[in-house]
Amino acid sequence: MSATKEVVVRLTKYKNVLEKLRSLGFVKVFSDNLADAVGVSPALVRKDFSVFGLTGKKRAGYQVDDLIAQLNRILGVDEVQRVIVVGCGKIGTALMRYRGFARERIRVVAGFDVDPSKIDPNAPIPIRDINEMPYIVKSEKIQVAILAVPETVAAQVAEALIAAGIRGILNFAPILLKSQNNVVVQNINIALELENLFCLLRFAEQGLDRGRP
Amino acid sequence: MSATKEVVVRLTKYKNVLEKLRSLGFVKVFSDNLADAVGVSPALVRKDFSVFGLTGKKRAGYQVDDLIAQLNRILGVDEVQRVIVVGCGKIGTALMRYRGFARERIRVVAGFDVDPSKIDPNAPIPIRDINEMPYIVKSEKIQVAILAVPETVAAQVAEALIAAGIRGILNFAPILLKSQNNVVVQNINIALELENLFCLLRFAEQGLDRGRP
DNA sequence: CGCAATATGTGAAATCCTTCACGAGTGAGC
DNA sequence: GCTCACTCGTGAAGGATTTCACATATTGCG
Ligand SMILES: NC(=O)c1ccc[n+]([C@@H]2O[C@H](COP(=O)([O-])OP(=O)(O)OC[C@H]3O[C@@H](n4cnc5c(N)ncnc54)[C@H](O)[C@@H]3O)[C@@H](O)[C@H]2O)c1
Ligand SMILES: NC(=O)c1ccc[n+]([C@@H]2O[C@H](COP(=O)([O-])OP(=O)(O)OC[C@H]3O[C@@H](n4cnc5c(N)ncnc54)[C@H](O)[C@@H]3O)[C@@H](O)[C@H]2O)c1
Repeated sequence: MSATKEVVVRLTKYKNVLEKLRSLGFVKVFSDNLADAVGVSPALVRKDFSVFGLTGKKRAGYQVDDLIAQLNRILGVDEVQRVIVVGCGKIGTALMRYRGFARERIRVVAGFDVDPSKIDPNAPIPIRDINEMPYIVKSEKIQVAILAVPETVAAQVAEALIAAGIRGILNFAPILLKSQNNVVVQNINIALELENLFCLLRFAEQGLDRGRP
Repeated sequence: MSATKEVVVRLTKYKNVLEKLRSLGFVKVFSDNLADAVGVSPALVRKDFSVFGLTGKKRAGYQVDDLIAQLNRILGVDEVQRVIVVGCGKIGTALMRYRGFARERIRVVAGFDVDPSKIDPNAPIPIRDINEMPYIVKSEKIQVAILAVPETVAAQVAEALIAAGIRGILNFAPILLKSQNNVVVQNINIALELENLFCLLRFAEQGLDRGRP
C-alpha cells in the first residue's frame, strides 16, 4: 500500500484527534479509539500507520505523545506554516481573523486586495495592494495562498500567484482550479456543499436508487 | 452501479458546469467537455448519466437544456432551497451575505445567535435569538442549517438543531459531527484543508509521494 | 511466574470505483 | 441518399482501497 492523498488526509485527522486527546490527559490510545473519532475502521487506522512505519505495542496500543511527534515529523508541521490571504472581502476577512489557525501552527502573514479602501499596511495583519504581492511572496518565501477573490477574476489571480512563486492554493471561488505542474490546489466550494446536502437529504427521503433498471 | 454519494456530488458539478455553458450559449455538449470541466474521465461521465437513465444521442452528444432540466429533477432543486445560519460571527456573517447562494437557488432565511448585540430581527435577513430557533424551524419548515458557532458549543448546538427538526447540517466547527439516523452532516474544516495543503506540498517537494500518477 | 486476555500488524479476500474497449446508432457532408 | 467519422452506452477488466481474519506479541493479574 502506498501513500495516496487520502492517506495523508487521514493522518492529519488522526493527528488533530490525538492533540485533543492529549489535552484531555490521554497517554495511550487504541486503533479503535482513533477509528471512532475519525469515522473509519480500526483496521484502516493500523494500515495507514503501517505505511509509515508507525508502530504500537501489541497490547498497549499507541503512545499519544510518541504518535503526535512522529506524525508531525511525517507531515512536516514542525515549524509555523505561513500563508497569505488574497481578496480581503467578506470571506477573506473572516479567515484573516480566524483564531483557529493559530492552534494548527498556521499564521496569516498578510492580506492583499485591489480595493484601495481595504488597504491598511499597519494593521496587525497588514493588508497590502495586490501589486505588491509578487514582491512580498518572494521576499517572505511564502508558498501557500488562500484565494478569496470574486469568481470573475479568480483564474487570472491564481495565475499571478503561481507566477509569483506560490505553490499551494486554497481556493474559495466557485471555479475548479486544477492542480498542475508543481502547484497543489484545494478547491472549497461552499455553495456546492450545500447543494449536495439538499440532494442527499432528498435522496435519503426517497431512497437512493432512482435510476432505471 | 448504484447511486453513491460520490455520484451525486459529481452530478451537481455537471449541473453547475452545464449552467455556465448554457449562459455561454452552448446548445449541445459531449461527455468529453464535461469530463474536462469537472476533472474526471469521459467514460465516468457517461456511466454517471446511465445510472439515472440520462441519455444523449449517438453523435450529437447531450442537449444542454434537456440535461439541466433532468438533473434538476433528479437532484430535486426545482424550488428555492431554504437554510438558516446558526452563529452569526465572522464566518456566519460572511455566509449570510454571500451573493453566490442566490445563483444556486439557495436562500438564507434567518440567522441565530446567543449574543444580544448581534440580534436584529428587522435586518433584510433577520438575526434572532437562538431560543427562537426551534419555533422558526418548525413554523418555516426549515430542513438545513449552517453551523458556525464556536467549537466548544458546536456539538450541543447541533443536538438542539436536530431536536428542532433540522435534517441536514453544514458544519464549520472543527469537530467531526457524524451523520446518523436521518440526519445528514457535511463537515467543512478549513484549517484541516490548509494543513493538508502544506503536507501535500512537502510531499511533492521531497518526491516522497509514493502515490498515484 | 505463568496464563489469559487483548490489541497489533499484515497477507489475503472482498468490495468499490474507474477506465477500457468496442458495438451501435447518427448526424454532417458531399 | 450514402457514407463514415464520431460519440454514446455498457459489459468486462483493471486498480485501488478497505475489511477480514488470524498469528503474534505484550501486559495485567491472579
Ligand atoms: N462570502 C462567502 O461566504 C463565500 C462563500 C463561498 C464562496 N465564496 C467565494 O469567495 C470569493 C470571495 O467572496 P466574498 O463574499 O468575500 O466577496 P467580496 O466581494 O466580499 O470580496 C472579494 C474581495 O476581493 C477583492 N478583489 C477583487 N479583485 C481582486 C484582485 N484582482 N486581486 C485582489 N483582490 C481582489 C475585492 O476588492 C474584495 O475585497 C468569491 O469567489 C465567492 O464566490 C464566498
Ligand atoms: N472565521 C473563520 O474563518 C473560520 C474558519 C474555519 C472554521 N471556523 C469555525 O467556525 C466557527 C465560528 O467561527 P467564527 O470565527 O465565526 O467565530 P466567532 O466567534 O466570530 O462567531 C461565533 C458566533 O457564534 C455565536 N454563538 C456562541 N454560542 C452560540 C450558541 N450556543 N448558539 C448560537 N450562537 C452562538 C457567538 O455569539 C458568535 O457570534 C468556529 O467553530 C470556528 O472554528 C471559522
